[in-house]
Amino acid sequence: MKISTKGRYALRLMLELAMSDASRPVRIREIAEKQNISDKYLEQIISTLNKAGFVRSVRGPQGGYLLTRDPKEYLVGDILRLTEGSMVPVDCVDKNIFDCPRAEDCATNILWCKLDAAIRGVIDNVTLDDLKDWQIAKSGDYSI
Amino acid sequence: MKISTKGRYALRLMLELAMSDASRPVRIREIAEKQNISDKYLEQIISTLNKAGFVRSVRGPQGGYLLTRDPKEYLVGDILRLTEGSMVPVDCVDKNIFDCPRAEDCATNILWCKLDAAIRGVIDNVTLDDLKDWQIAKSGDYSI
DNA sequence: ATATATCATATAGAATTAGTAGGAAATGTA
DNA sequence: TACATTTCCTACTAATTCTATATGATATAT
Repeated sequence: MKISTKGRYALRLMLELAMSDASRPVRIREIAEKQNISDKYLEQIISTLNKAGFVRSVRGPQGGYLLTRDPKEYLVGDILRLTEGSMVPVDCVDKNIFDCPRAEDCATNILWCKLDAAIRGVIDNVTLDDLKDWQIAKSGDYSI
Repeated sequence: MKISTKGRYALRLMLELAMSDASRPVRIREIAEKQNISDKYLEQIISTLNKAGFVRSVRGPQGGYLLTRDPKEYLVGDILRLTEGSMVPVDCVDKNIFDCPRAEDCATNILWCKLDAAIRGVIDNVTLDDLKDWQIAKSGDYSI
């Protein structure tokens, strides 16, 4: 049960955007170098974020990507669900209960629902702005 | 981020054992039929549980498998960690912080630690006996 | 015009998942 | 002892997912 590189890179990508000057587009290659990630791979990932309206792109020289909302308005859970596809630990949690022939009579289903709730309790209560705060605290903001 | 069949089947397998008469070994084929799982695949899964001492086997006719402890003494988390390999959402949570060159300066690491704690909060606070209780409640124990 | 970006799509190697398959070894019972 | 039953062990495999790489088209600021 692992988060794939798509979700992890997407968060680091969005965090980079949140940390940069919001008035100037950031090039994907710049982020890729900073984060030591393949830029072509990052392109694919940000394409998903772009199509979903999480970022907007500016083409051509001095182009790049920009957040479309305030960092406070992004739930980490939304970014992860978009890039990972889903964040439920077991499909039967998501699906209609009638999809699983055992659902009505399956005790493990209760466990999976509890686990799902716990996961959502974290990822849907942390925003991109929280990540930004943590990042600032970690890098050490000694500027006063 | 999904739990694989190994972990899911292992729980259903252990639950079957917990639900049966503890004095009589249960054949793997019986469980496989009841749960509609390939018996050859279940064999592999229970082999892991056997080697770890979670169950004990009796060979030959009237043989099968038995729990080695009281259902209260099994954490769901232990069964999942054994069969899934690990239950941390991202490797850097598990590893020594020095293994990840970015760990010291990585805000997402804080998120993964929170997520890990939330997951453990569920799976390490539910026992096989809890699953059994839920199962009894679901199947409807009208015996009084 | 040209250089610089994003945008779109195709390809591919590696790893993981979810089993199958075949038989060896142990053991209770007739 | 012979036999049927059950676990035990190991190898193999098809399908899918993961993690990219590669190539070129398209838009745009200068």
